[in-house]
Amino acid sequence: MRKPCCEKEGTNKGAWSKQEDQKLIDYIKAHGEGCWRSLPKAAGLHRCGKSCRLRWINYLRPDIKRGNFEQDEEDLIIKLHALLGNRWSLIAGRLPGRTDNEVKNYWNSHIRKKLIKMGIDPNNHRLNQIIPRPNPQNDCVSAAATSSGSMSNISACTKAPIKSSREIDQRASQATSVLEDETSGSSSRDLNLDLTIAFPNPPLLVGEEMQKNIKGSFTMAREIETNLQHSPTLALFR
DNA sequence: AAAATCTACAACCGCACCAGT
DNA sequence: TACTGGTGCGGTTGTAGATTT
Repeated sequence: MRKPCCEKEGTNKGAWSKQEDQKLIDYIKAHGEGCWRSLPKAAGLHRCGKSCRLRWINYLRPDIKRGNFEQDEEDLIIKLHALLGNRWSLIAGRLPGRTDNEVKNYWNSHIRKKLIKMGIDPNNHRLNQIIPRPNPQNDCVSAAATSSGSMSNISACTKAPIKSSREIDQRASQATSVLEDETSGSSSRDLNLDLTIAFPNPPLLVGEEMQKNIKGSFTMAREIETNLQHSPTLALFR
């Protein structure tokens, strides 16, 4: 039987106090990150190591960018989610100063609902059939789907108000895709995205490690190529 | 003004992965 | 090769504050 990551008894849970934050900051400033398991004891914190790590990474790290997401950040998140799915850490890696937790929360509380309102299934980035077909007076979907710009105009495009998040979820679960054939067929040929993957701060690699990394890049590129064939939201960024 | 409901986000939990033995 | 411990990740929960009824 595997030991739990930390002793449950005697450890604090829930919101962090100012004093706890300060202790953690002071300790990491003095000793650096690493060995989260032993850190709480060494820093005089009655917390689980995992909890300390999370607090540091998501909140206390000095390079964290707080505050609202910019429009371009939001666009990038949607774009990357269409390519990578729920790999929040990968997505956050492309947004300087943002954490995976923050990106995940923002997706769930803002972007997801926005996409649903537009009639786009946030899970697979496909258009849902419950949204009225394009017509001159209620043309949100077609406007978005054919736009050559970004997602910036999405909010102006919600003509039929949806009252609650519950309704949004309900609509999402009821909806089925109508464009599967289109997206897997001819329309996917129109996608012309730059698939270059830039790895942040690439380390100097030698020999085996470099080969491993290259192999990984190809795997990811292949995966992205597959996703592309099914993600109409990507067309929004052309 | 009070109660009910919703929203945003910090934090927790369990699992998977990886390196060391 | 199997096992173990440490760490990271994604899903989920809890809750304070805001908004609506």
